[in-house]
Amino acid sequence: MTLQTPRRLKARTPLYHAGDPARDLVKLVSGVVMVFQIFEDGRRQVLDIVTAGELVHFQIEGELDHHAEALTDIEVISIPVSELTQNRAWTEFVFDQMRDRLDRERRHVALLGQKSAAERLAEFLFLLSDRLTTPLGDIELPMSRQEIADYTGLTIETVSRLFSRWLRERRLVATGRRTYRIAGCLAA
Amino acid sequence: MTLQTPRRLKARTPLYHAGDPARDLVKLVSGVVMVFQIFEDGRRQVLDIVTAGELVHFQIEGELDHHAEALTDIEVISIPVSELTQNRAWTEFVFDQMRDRLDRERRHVALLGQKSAAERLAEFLFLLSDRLTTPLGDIELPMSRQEIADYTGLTIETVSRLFSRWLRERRLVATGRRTYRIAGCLAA
DNA sequence: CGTTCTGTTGAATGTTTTCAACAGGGGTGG
DNA sequence: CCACCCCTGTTGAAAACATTCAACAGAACG
Repeated sequence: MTLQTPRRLKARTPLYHAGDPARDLVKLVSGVVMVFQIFEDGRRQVLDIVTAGELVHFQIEGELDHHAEALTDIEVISIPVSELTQNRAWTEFVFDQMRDRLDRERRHVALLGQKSAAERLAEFLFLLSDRLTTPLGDIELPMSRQEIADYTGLTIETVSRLFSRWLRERRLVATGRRTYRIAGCLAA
Repeated sequence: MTLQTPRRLKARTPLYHAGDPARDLVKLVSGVVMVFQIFEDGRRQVLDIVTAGELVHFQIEGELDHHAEALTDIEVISIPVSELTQNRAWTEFVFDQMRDRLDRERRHVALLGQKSAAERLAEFLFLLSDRLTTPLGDIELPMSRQEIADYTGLTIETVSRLFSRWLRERRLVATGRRTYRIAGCLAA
C-alpha cells in the first residue's frame, strides 16, 4: 500500500475518456464519479456511480472503453499494476471491488429490463441512498436530470414529471439544493 | 490445475438456485448455461449466457444470489477457493473472466437502457453470434421466445413479431430447428 | 441585468404492451 | 400408429405507457 499524495480534480471535469490508454487502476479517495458510455448517435448511457474508497475501472491493458467524470470535487490515487500482482492485500481488494461492481451492474440490468419508469427511478434513488447519504441521512444527488435520465434509460421529461409528482405528493422531500429525503412509498 | 472428471447435467436442468451456499467456483467445460434472477412478483431477468470455458459465477462466500440452468447438455467442474488464492494462473484466469463478464453486463445495460425493441433483439443476436456459432457459422439459439424476451426486457409477443418480420423479409434465415443465419440489416 | 442553460409542464404522437384467439409441434397414452 | 392434449409460438386489435414536440419558468452565470 504505497502512500502517495492524491490527484485532485474539480467538480464537472473529466477523469478520463474512452480511448485513453489503460495503465494503472484508479482509486477514488473522496468525492463522487460518474462512469458512462457515449454512442455514435450521441445517446449516452450512465453505467455507474462511484463513491469514495472504490475503484473506478478494472482495465489494465489496451484502451479504456468508457468515460469517467467527477460529479463533485474529487481526490484519486493511481495503483500501478505491479502492486496488484505482488501484494496479496491489493489482489483481494480488487477482487472484492469487481464483485461489488458486478453486483451493481446486475441490479442495473434488472432495473432497466423489468421495471416501469416509476419503478426505475425509485430503485435508482434507493440504490443511491446506500452510498450517497449526507450526515443527516438524506440523499445527496449531484446529478442533473439528464444524467438521471441517462442512468435510468428514460427521458429528461419523464424523470422531471416523476420528481414533480413525488414532491407534490410529499413522498419525496427536498431538504436542500440537491438533497432529498424519501418520505413515503415511491412505487406508484 | 487439478484434473477431475466433470459433472454432467442434462439440458433444461438447474445447475444451482439462488440461496444455495456459495462454495467453489464453477467452470463450464461444455454446453451453454443461462444465468438469471427471479423477482417476488414472478418477473424474470436473464442476466447472461455462459458458454464453454467460462466461469458461471464469482461468489465464494455467502449465498448465491441468482439461478443457473443448463440450456444444453453440459459438463462442469468445481474450482475450490484454495486453488484460487494459491495458484497464480487461476487468479489471472478469474480476473480475466470477471472482466469479460463486466464487459458483457455493461453492454447489456447499454442494450436495455438506450435501444428500441428492434435494436435490442438485433444486438442480442449479434452478441450471441460471437459465442454460439455452429461449425457452419450459424447462430445456435437454445433459448425459448420467453427466455429471449426476459433477456431483452421485452414481451414474448414483441420478440415473436420481430422474428416473424425479419424472417418474412429474409433478413434472417432459419437454417435449422433452432439455428439462424443473419442475412441482412436487422436495424429496422 | 440580460443571457443561457436547466428544469417543468401540457398536448399529441408513437411504440410496446396487454388481451385474446388461434396455429403448430412434440409427446403420451390408447 | 394415430388421436389427443398441452405447451410454445404467432397474429390481430385495443389499450397503456413513455416519448416527442413545444412553450415557458427559473436558476446560474457573466
